[in-house]
Amino acid sequence: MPSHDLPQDVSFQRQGHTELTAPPPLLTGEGGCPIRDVLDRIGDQWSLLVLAALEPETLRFNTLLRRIGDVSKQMLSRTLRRLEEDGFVHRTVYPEVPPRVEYRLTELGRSFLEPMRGLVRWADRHQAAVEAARAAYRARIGE
Amino acid sequence: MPSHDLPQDVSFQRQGHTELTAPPPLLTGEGGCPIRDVLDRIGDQWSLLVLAALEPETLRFNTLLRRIGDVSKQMLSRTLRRLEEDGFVHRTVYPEVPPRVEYRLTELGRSFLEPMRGLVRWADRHQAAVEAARAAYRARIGE
DNA sequence: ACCCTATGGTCCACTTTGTAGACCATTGAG
DNA sequence: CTCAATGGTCTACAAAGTGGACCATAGGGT
Repeated sequence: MPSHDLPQDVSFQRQGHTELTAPPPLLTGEGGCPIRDVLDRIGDQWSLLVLAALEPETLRFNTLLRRIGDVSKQMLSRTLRRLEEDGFVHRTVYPEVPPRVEYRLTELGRSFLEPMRGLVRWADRHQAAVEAARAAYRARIGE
Repeated sequence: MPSHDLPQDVSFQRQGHTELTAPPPLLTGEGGCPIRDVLDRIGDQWSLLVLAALEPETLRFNTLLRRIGDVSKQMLSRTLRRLEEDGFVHRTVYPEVPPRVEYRLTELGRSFLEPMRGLVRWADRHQAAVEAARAAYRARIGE
């Protein structure tokens, strides 16, 4: 049990209310929480990776499997079906033998990747800061 | 299916370096896959919700628990520790009885929520399209 | 004096979720 | 005649998450 911080500056921590210019509420209590909406769609382990993989090119099932590398067939299958269901991905079956199935992004799926770039840019820019925070944490507690 | 001379795609894999394969436009990062970086940090079920809950105000453990609603104590605890470790959240313990522990966003954590707003805006704007896609899917297949 | 509540967690048994690998039908290549 | 390759599904098994009990302590009510 790590003993974290002690109270440093109590008076400083008391926050008033955010009554005036309340920034856009990300977490809404009752009906339709936007963050939940996003999470329900792409909050699992694989959806984002699949979308990212399909971004530059249409891919077949097994290629996708190998491209991502550490996803199981079952999960890839399930993920693709959900993405198709939600309209992010289009599935084309060619009735050949052996079967050929191609997955490509829809316009909706493609449009989703746009705001994603913001997050990626963030990760890129703040990677060092996160590393530093981890090191500080280890020094403070893990050690 | 072990080592084969298959076209080994390493570009999306964990620590893979993307020097050989042409890096997909989404992956502008130079070393490691930025999408994985993001996912490793906030790709779980609860991190985003916790960050969103802490966005307007500092909160105590049990308040956070109730505010989110459907998270278990264990997962909230684990999530908070990871967020603290990564420098998204600051934890302050007041040695009172009963104990008081407050969680607040750091600057890093707050900066992260900014690109998140892009995603939320997307979800808001395309919610109808997703619903339509679902309906179409059900009509086509679920029948 | 005695209960009840409240704190921030951890621990345990149980359930849900994900994984690895076998399996399917089919065809072309060797 | 065997073997690989296709897109999946199915089935054991392993990993992750859940709900509730539990802890030490103090204050309030009766």
